[in-house]
Amino acid sequence: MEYNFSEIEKIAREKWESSNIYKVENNSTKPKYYVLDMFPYPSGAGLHVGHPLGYIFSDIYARYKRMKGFNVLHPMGFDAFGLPAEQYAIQTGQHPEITTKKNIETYIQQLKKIGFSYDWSRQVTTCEPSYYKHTQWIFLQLFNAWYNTKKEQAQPIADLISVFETQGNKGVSAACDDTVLKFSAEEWKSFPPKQQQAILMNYRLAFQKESFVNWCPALGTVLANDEVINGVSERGGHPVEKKKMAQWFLRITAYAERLLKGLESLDWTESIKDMQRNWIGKSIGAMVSFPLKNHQEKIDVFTTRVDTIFGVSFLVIAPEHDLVQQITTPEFKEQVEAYVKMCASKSDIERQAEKVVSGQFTGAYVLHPFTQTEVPVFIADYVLAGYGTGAVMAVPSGDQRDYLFAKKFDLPIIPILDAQQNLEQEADATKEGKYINSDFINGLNYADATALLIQKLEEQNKGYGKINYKMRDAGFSRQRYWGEPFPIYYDKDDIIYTVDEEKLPITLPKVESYKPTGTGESPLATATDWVTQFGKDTRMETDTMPGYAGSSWYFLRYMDPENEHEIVSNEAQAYWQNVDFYVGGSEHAVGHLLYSRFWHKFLKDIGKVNTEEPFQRMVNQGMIQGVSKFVYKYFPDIKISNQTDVFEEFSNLNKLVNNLIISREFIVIENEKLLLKDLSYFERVLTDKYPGFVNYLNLNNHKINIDDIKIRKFHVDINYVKNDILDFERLKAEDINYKDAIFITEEDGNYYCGSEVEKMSKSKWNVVNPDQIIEQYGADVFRMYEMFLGPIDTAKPWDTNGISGVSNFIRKFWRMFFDDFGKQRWIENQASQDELKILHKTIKKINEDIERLAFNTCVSTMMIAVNELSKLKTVSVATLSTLTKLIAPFAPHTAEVLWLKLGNSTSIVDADFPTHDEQYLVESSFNYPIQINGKHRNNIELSLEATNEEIQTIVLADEKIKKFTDGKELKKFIVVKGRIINLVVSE
RNA sequence: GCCCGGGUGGUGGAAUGGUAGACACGCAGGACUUAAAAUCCUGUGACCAUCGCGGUUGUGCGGGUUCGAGUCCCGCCCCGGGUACCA
Repeated sequence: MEYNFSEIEKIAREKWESSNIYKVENNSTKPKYYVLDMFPYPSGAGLHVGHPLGYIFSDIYARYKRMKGFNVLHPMGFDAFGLPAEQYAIQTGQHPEITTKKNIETYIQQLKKIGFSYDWSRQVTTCEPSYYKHTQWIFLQLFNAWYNTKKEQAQPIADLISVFETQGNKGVSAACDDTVLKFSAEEWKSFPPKQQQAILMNYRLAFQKESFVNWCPALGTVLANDEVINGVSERGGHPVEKKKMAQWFLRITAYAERLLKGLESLDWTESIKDMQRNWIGKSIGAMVSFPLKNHQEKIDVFTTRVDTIFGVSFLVIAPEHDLVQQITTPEFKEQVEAYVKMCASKSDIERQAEKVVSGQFTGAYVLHPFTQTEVPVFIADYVLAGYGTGAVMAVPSGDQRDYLFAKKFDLPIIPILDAQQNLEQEADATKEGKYINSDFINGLNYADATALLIQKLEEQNKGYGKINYKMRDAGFSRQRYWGEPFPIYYDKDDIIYTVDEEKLPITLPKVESYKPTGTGESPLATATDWVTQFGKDTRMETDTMPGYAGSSWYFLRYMDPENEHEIVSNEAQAYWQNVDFYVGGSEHAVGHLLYSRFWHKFLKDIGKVNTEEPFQRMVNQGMIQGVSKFVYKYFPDIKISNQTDVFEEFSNLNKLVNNLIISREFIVIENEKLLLKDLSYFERVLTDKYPGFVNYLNLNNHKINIDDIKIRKFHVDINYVKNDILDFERLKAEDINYKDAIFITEEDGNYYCGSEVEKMSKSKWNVVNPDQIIEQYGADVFRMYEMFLGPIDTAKPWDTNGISGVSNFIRKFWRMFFDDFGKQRWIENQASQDELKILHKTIKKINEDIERLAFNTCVSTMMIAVNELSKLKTVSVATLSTLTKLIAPFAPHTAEVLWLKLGNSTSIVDADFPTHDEQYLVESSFNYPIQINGKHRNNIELSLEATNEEIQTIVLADEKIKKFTDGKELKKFIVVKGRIINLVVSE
C-alpha cells in the first residue's frame, strides 16, 4: 500500500473532529501552557506559503507540550477591522463585513487543511460586536483613568476629581500635559463644567486634544502617515496638508518607564527588545531655563549634555514655538514671519529631507543661567516642536547640527573639553577629557561635572534633572468606517459623555457610502439617526478606533471567549495567566507588541489581570521569500529607414525582433545593465534558426553593435519553470503575452530562466499557494518541509523543488510499516540492540532540538533514523510506536493513522512524548580522529576505558601516524576523551 | 549616522572550541523496467595525483588567543532589518 496522504488526512481529521480533541478546558490537573500565534488580517488574497510558517512552528510546539503533559491553550482568530476591506467597500459598495466574513471563511478552510491543533470553539474576530463591545469597554476604562506617577499605577479619574475638590492640583503626581496650570480647590470648584472637562483631558489615559492630521483636499479624506509619500498622497499623488482636528489619544507615555523596565523580564530576542527601547527612547538629562532679556518669559530647554552648557553660543527654537511671536523684535518681524510661513508649507518629510541649514535670527537674547552672557535666539526647522520643549541650547563644538548652523551664521564655536579634536572641521561629541572654558566645572570629568551642574541648577532654581522619552502618546482616532465606534457622545455644548457600560456595544451604523465625506469626518457622520441616538441635541463621536484597538487584548479573550459580561473572567485569566509562547513576525515589534503591553499593564492596574506582561516568551519567524524567475527580452536598437521594398519581410522580422526571448546563458550583467555575453555565438544561433533575421541586418548594412542591444528582464510565472528550465511551449499556449514569442534556447535545447530572491507577491508571479502544495504532497509533507527549510528566525527562499526530499522521507517512513501491498512489516518481538541505539539517539536529539526550537534539525534527525533503521532487516513494533510518537507533532495526520494501525484506540495527540534512556547510548569504544599539529591524519578505534598511556602507545605505533612523527620530537599528546586526539610534534 | 542581525559547496542548510559541509535539493553514473514513473545503489567543496594510496587548500578580508577557531578577541569589507534633524 502506497502512502496515500489524502486518505490518511481524511481519517485523521474525521477522528479529531468527531472526538473534539482540540477542545480545551479552563481547568485541569495538568500545568497550563498557552501557545499563541499573531492572528492574521484576513486579506482577499488568501494565504501564501509564507504565512503558515509560524503557525506550523507553534503548532508543533503546542502538540509537543501537550504530549509532555500540559493543558495547552492554542487558539486562532482574526484581526478583522482594517483598511483593505474598507477600500474594497469603497470600490464595490459591498459592506466590509460581508467581504471580511468571506475572507475569514477562506482562511479557515486553508488553515484547517494544514492540520493545526486549534481549539476553533475559541475563535475571536475583532469586528464582531460581541468582541468589540469589550474593546469599547476598555476604552471607557482608559477614559476614566489617570496615571499616578508616585504609585506607578492607573487610578480612577473620580479619585483625582476628589483630590481637586479638596486641594486643587498642587502636589498631584500625575502623568499629564506639561502645560497644565496650577489651581486650588476653590478655583477648581469655580470652573465651569466645560473647563473642568478640559482640565481633566490633560490627565485621562484616553483623551482628546487638537492635533494635526494629514488632510488631503483632493481625496477629501484624512490619510495615515504611511499613505503619504513625499508630501503627496500615495494614491493619486495629491498634495497633503496639515489640518488641526480634535483627535483621541492614549497616554502610553505614562507607562514609558514600566514598558522599558518590563522588557528585562521577557524572554524575547534582544533585537526586538532593542527596537522597543529605541522607540521609547529614554534620555536622561536636564531642564535648563534661559531667562529672556527684556522679557518676563524664559525659554526652557531640555538637554542630555548639560555638561556642555558653557559651550552654548546660541539658542534655537522651533518655528512653531509659542514664544516666537512675542520675542521677535520689530526689525526681524518680517523675516521671521516669512521663515515660519515657509516651514509651515513644508511637510514633515520635506523638512526632514532638507539637508541645507536654514534658520532666522529673532532679534531676541536670553541670558546664560551661569555666566549671564547674552545668547542670541534663532528659529530653525531642524528643531522639532514636538520633542522636549521645542527648544535647544546649541553647543557648536559638541553637536554637528549646531556646528553647521554656527558656521553658516558665523557664531562662536567654543571648545569645552580638552579632548575635543578637529574642531576646525566638525563638532566632536566626546565626553572624554577635562572641561575647559567652563567656569566652575573646569578640570572636572563628565560624570562629576554633570552631577555638579544639576545640583547647582536645582539650588539656584534655574533647572532640574529630567528624564525625557522619545515616545509620543498614541493617536487613537481614525476617520474611517471599518473600525470600532467610540462609546462617546457630545451634547450641544460639546460636553463629552460616555455611553453607559450596559449599553455597549455601540454598533456600526448602516451607511449609504463608505467613501470619504469630504469634510474630514468619517463616513459614520452621514448616518444621521445613529449620530443622534442619544438625543436630538447630542451627537455621537464619529471617529473610529485604529487597528491596534482590537489586537491589543485579543489574547485575553481566547481564555474566555463566550463571556458576555466582561472581557475575561478573573478565574479564566487566573488559570491561563498570560501567553507562554508567542509566535509572529518581527514587523510588529513596536506597534502591536508595545500597545498590547501597555493595555495589559493598564488592565493589571484596574484589577482585570494579574500579570504584568502579556507575552512571556516570543519567537519571531523570518519571512519566506519567493524565488522569482525571469525571461530576457531582447530589443535590438535598429533604425529602420525606407522599408517599402522589403515591407513584407520586414513585418515578419519586426515580429521576430519584438518577440525574441533569450536564455540566461547569453546574458551578462555589468553595472546592473544586462548585456549580451557572446555576440558571435549568439549571432551563430540566430543564423541557424532565423537566417532571415541576420540577412535583414546585412541587407541594411547594419551590423549588430553591442551597445545597441537592450535587454530587459520580465517576471515569468514560476508555475512554468522547473529547475530554472522554462516550459516555453506551455507558456506560449497559455499566456497571450508570449503567443508570438521566440525563445532562443541553449545548446541542450532548454530555455533557462534567471532567478532572484524577492518578497513573495502576486505582482512578481512568484507566489506559491499552500493549497496547491498540500494537494500534491499532503499536509504533513508541507508542514515538515516548511520546518526543514532552515532555522525559524531567518528569512529564506521557498523552493518547491526541495520538497521531494521530505516527500521521499515520509513515504520511506510509511514503508517501514507496510510493504507495497499494504502488508505490515513489523514483527512483534523485542527491539534489537542496534535498533535501540538508533532509536534512543534519535529521541535524545529530537527532545534537545525541540527545546532549542531547532525544528529543521529535528526533521533531519528523523531522516537519519529512518535511513539507518531501513538498513536493518526487521524493526520491532515497539520501535515503530516510539517513532510514531516522535513524529506526531510534525506530521500529525500520518502519525494518527499509523497509531491506529498499530492497534491503538486512543489518539496520538494525547500519547506521551518519548524520552531517551542513556543506557542504550553507552559506547565501549570510539573511533578517534587523530590530528598531528591540528591536521587530521587518521582514525583509530580505541576503547573508551583505555588510559592515556595505553592510547599513546597504540597511536604512536600506528603506521600512518609514524609517517608523520618519524624523526620528530613529540612535544605534547592531547586526549580529549570520546572526542579527539591531537599530537604536537616539532616541525 | 546610530542600533541590531548575518556572510559556510551550484542551492536550502548542519556543526556544546575538537574529523567543516550532517540532512536534503540539484547534478553525474548505475540497477530494476519493452519504456517511463516510482524505488534502490554509488559519487559529488575546489585544486593536485602514478584518479582504489594519498596530498594541498577551504567557512567575507586582515591580525590575535589556543595543542586545536566556522565558533572566542581586535580591526576592516559586504548584505539584510530597524531607526533618525530626538537636543
